[in-house]
Amino acid sequence: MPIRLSQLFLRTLRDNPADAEVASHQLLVRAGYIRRSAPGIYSWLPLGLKVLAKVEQIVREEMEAIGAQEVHFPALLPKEPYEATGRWEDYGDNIFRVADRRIPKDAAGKPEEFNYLLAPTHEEAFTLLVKDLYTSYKDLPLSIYQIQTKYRDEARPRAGLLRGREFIMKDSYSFCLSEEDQQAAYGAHREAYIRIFERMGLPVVPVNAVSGAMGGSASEEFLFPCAIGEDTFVESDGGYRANVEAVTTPAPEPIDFSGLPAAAVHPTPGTDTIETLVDAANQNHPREDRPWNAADTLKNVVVAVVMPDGERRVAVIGVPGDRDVDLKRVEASIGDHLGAAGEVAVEAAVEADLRKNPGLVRGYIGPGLSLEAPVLGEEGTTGLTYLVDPRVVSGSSWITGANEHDKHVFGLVAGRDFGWDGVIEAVAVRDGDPSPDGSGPLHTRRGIELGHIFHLGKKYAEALDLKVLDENGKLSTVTMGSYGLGVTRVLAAIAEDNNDDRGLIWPGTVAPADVHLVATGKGEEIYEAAGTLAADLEAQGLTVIYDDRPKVSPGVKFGDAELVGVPTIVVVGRGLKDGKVEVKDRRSGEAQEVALDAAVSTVVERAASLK
RNA sequence: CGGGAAGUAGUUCAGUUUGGUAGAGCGCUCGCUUUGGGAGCGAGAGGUCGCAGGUUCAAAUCCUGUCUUCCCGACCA
Repeated sequence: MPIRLSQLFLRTLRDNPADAEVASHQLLVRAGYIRRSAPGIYSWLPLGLKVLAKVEQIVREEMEAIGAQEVHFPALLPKEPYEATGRWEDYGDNIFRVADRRIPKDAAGKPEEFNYLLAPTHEEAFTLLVKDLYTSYKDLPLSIYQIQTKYRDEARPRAGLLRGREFIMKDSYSFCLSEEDQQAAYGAHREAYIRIFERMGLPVVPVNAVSGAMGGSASEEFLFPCAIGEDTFVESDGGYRANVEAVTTPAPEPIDFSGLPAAAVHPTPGTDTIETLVDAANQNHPREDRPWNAADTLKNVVVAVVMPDGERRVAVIGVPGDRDVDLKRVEASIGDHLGAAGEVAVEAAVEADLRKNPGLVRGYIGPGLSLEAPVLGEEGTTGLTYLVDPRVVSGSSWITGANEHDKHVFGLVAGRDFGWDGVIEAVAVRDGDPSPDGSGPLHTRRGIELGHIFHLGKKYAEALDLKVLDENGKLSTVTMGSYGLGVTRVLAAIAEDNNDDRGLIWPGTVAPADVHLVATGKGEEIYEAAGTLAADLEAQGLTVIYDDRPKVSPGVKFGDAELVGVPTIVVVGRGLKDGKVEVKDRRSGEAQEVALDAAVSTVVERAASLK
């Protein structure tokens, strides 16, 4: 049956809602697809559900095509498995925690603790189900998935469906015994994702990523490039792409330092910033070939690292003076250098951190004047772990602090005069930095993360003891992959990518209907002809939204059709007396007059070409 | 959690500076007219001005507190 606008639960809005900023949010609300229920939480109206079903169907088809099987878990889960994997803690305030009636209440009526959660993602549940049912290598490999509502208590939900606290996600998980099988499952998902986004007409790009709180080794994000995106990634002309957090810096070749002059300490009064230091260097110690600049200095940044057990440790990171340290990148890898047993938090050092380490002279910190007398580093007088940027290669020569107030050392050579405890990716990536694979300079872009695929390895299987008997009859731990895809976020991204000043313009593959049929004009015969046309189109397998509203002026009907965004608009009106109807392309606005008896075939053909 | 803005009708907003009858557009209801680009006329329904205190003869308006929402940042598969 056609969807009759006279009956449809729909109210389009002329004004943008006051709380909506981005196009997808404004239009999805205005066109009657969704309504806000609470911050970051949305209700779905009939038109919205139609599109949601289309998006889910495409995802299902591509998941089934790679042999994944659909299951469904509760959104409400007991906390124990999440405690076993550490994520009850790791997720912190980002999960909704729930107490059931068994939990005693305190005097104020508040539960003493929480024993359930609204799941932010389901690795634990899937792992336990497989453990429950499978015990043999013969059962593997296995890929299973669900399309399910997820909950995250985001600190700041925003942009409508793009970043909500309740959202729908497709999550799949692969279980394999061999690394090869796991690679194959990962590759299959990667290909499936590319097909999914192609079918939806979204120009999504896979980029190298870091795995964050999920754990595991390698991962890739599928980003939709878009100005309002929250993720920054880099791209080279040669095709390298990575999230800024995951970019690696190509280390320059070591330099032969045999001919370099010895380092010299100079007084540099009042130069506790890179800028004043560079000025002073050019003023008092100019070099012949070119002026000093910030990149000639070695900036030693003090950071505080909160270890998994709560211990606060201080470390120093040496980076070229023209670079900014990105604490998030530091956080991603510094734990390994410090031997941390889990996630660490990194923050800029505060006054108290410096006071505890009197060897650090603020503004004049340096690694020490010779290899025999190191100041920074675990072997140095401060004993503080000293990590350096990859650009600090053996033989590179620096101006840096002399660990005395108002003094710097010039020509301090890495590897000759100072050493370090490790190399770390610590600085923010900039436009123009070289690509690690040599494919040209990097450009930064913004994007929205629509999917993320992970090699999880054995983290979850080990924590929850998922083992099967292998071919030799021995228990062997299963290797896993996990693959998320934000269904509601994808829908919003499509809306974000397909609209104009009149409204939405859905791709044919996800539109709420194939045709939006507008009847306008006086006279019974118009509505009779339109009603018949709607039925004929449906008989050909198309879905039709039929605007049969009487007493609604043509302008309103055309406006609503354009706002709702079905790709093909058919108008039955004044042309009918000549036996003609109009077929309009929503995207281009182009219209053609078609004989009434040719309308069905024209529209069927058009709809097929849009799939 | 820091910074900013805003809470008045279903919705988008004015009114707050300078205290004095609760307003407009859109939407909604009824009647008549109108039907190819958000129609016209007439008659209506609809608000504890976020909440709580205070000042005042009188508070949407001034003061204090509080809650909420949105934006930027921090944070975030």
